[in-house]
Amino acid sequence: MTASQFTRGPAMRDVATAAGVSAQTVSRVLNDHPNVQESTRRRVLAVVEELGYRRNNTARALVTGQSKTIGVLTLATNNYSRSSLALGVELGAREAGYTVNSVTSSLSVQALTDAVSRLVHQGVDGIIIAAPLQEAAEQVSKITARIPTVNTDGSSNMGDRMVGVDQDIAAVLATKHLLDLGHKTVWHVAGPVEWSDAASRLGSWRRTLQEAGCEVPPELHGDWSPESGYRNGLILGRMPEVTAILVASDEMAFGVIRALTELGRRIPEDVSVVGIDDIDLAAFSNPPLTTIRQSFEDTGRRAVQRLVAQIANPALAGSPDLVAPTLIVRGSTAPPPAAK
Amino acid sequence: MTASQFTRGPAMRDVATAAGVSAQTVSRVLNDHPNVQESTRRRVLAVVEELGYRRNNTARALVTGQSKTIGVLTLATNNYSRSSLALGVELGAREAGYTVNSVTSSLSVQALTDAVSRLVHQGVDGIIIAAPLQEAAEQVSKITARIPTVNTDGSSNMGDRMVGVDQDIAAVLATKHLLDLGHKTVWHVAGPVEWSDAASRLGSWRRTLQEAGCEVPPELHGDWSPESGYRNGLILGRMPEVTAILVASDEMAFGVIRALTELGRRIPEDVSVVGIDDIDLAAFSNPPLTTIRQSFEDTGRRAVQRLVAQIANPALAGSPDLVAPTLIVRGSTAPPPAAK
DNA sequence: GGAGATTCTGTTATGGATAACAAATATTGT
DNA sequence: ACAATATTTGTTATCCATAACAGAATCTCC
Repeated sequence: MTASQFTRGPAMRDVATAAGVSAQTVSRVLNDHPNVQESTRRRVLAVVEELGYRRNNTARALVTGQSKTIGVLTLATNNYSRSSLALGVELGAREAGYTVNSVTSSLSVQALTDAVSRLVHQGVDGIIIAAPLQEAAEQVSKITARIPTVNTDGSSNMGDRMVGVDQDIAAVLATKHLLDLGHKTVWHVAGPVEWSDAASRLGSWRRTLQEAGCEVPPELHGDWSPESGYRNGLILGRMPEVTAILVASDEMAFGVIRALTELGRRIPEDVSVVGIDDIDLAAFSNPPLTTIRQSFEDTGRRAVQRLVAQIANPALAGSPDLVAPTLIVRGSTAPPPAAK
Repeated sequence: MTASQFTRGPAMRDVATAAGVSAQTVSRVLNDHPNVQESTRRRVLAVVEELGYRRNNTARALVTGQSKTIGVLTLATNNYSRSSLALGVELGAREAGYTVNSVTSSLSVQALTDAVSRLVHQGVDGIIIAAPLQEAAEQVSKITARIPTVNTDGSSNMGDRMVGVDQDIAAVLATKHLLDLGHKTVWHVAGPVEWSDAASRLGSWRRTLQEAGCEVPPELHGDWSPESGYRNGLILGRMPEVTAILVASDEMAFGVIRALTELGRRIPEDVSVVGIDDIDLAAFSNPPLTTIRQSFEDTGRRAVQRLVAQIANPALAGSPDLVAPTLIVRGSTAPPPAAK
């Protein structure tokens, strides 16, 4: 009944026997130990080739205590940032000789701790958390206390283990761009408050307006989905005074634009819209979306690098590793309509 | 120098000692074996709780030969289908009590075989391949001969291990929709020929036109990216006779529409465009995109189910598991312009 | 009451690789 | 030439949990 139609391949012992050496010698050859005679090395490698032998990583992990695997925790939603970060992590891991174990979770404390727990017991050497921890932070840090961890959402109290994009700058760039175009103020469709990215953007947007002496309108909230952007767009589009909107993600921005369009407001003639993320489709929407570029893929890569460094040297403290985003001006922003 | 600041947690032996029983008894408790006295069970569980003990899955995998892990191979590109499939796989795996190990690859024979190889030696119980194998098929099937495998791209000769969406129907639905609206014929921006999805869509589009007695225009090719759609759109938009286009993916369709718009052709008044996939943003583009809905997430889930069944019973043959897609009519399609 | 079946628990062997130690052979220096 | 060192290879113990087997204790039924 068990899956035993699939026989296991040869073991190191088999290779050893066939090559007329001990298993340990085979191990040495495979691990590039210096003290192996060239002739035996070649003989062993020949047998390895012939038998199609591959080292069993499970056994290896058991004895070395290192699985050469890193775990990634993401939320169970399919958005651009999640998937490109995951891609970056995979590429980075491959470069570093690691394999990726991914789990998804919902946003509850229980689900998050379960997910992290699953990763730890799966034997990963380190964990990348790409989800807002919030109340789960304490519980989770108990579990991750014994294992290197990197965060890409700074909500937790793991400031020194943060890797990401400077969200403050992102929102400042976007807001200033709109103000520079001559808009009196900028409205904001924020992301879910649980996400620290969303929170920083919200804070910076507000601060930028205040510093510029502009009135700070009440912010609206979405959940990163295009639908939520659409709903908020239906509200914003009804208010004639709204001429500039900063949307916390490109995907929501698409929804906002659609809603505004349906309400008869032209982009960018009547209303300017700025997104954040620069998703692949942003350049090809109608109109093309002005946005803030931040490479999630790059973030994923850097997170892996940081993590691997931490695995090699756990004492490594380090400061937050934040990268500056850039403003990409496209067709969705323009000066406000002349008449008032 | 090795990562040993992070001490390993307690082992089963420690729990056993603390509870005054043998390791085997602890194992029995943790595996819900029937023959354990209620009092000892409780005692063991109490100690487990107290010590924060967790079973070491690596050791478990080594002795049982099952890692409760499935491997997923995808190409190293970040598109909607890839990521939502991956999400579906993760959700499905969690439901089935499995963990996911993901690797990405480029499209070369070498890279693909390496990637599969990595998964196998990582000790996964089964593999889901979500990439076109093509010339690598033979090599790969050698590696996967000993391990359950499911394909979501039917390019390989693994017909009986296929799970996916019926791509023939998808293209037929789309093409017929356009013909039904009164278009004389339908142009096609296909995906990369290596992908069997792209190939089936191309074939069905052609056949549908032929059966309807329509002229079959030469097809254009993209690489699934919005950019490639844009490039093809710049070509199609220059030909006045083009009034209907079937684009092999929504993401390319966005690019096509952008190009047509820039060339002054209105959608859908001048040209109708149909995409395939129904990505989240399709409903919120300008105009909203008529498309063929196929749930990748669901495909991922089904792939896992199929795989898990195969792991439990390797003899299981089974026929391709294809699901019918549906047409979603939105604003990007309309009857052809009256005048000629 | 005692042979045989049940229930509970412990002991030993196993999975595949590596670390630590040990032995054999080769090389160097004086 | 012989002790001292370096190189190459082998042996044994270990990582942690489970399977297979075995012993002790309790129960069943005639």
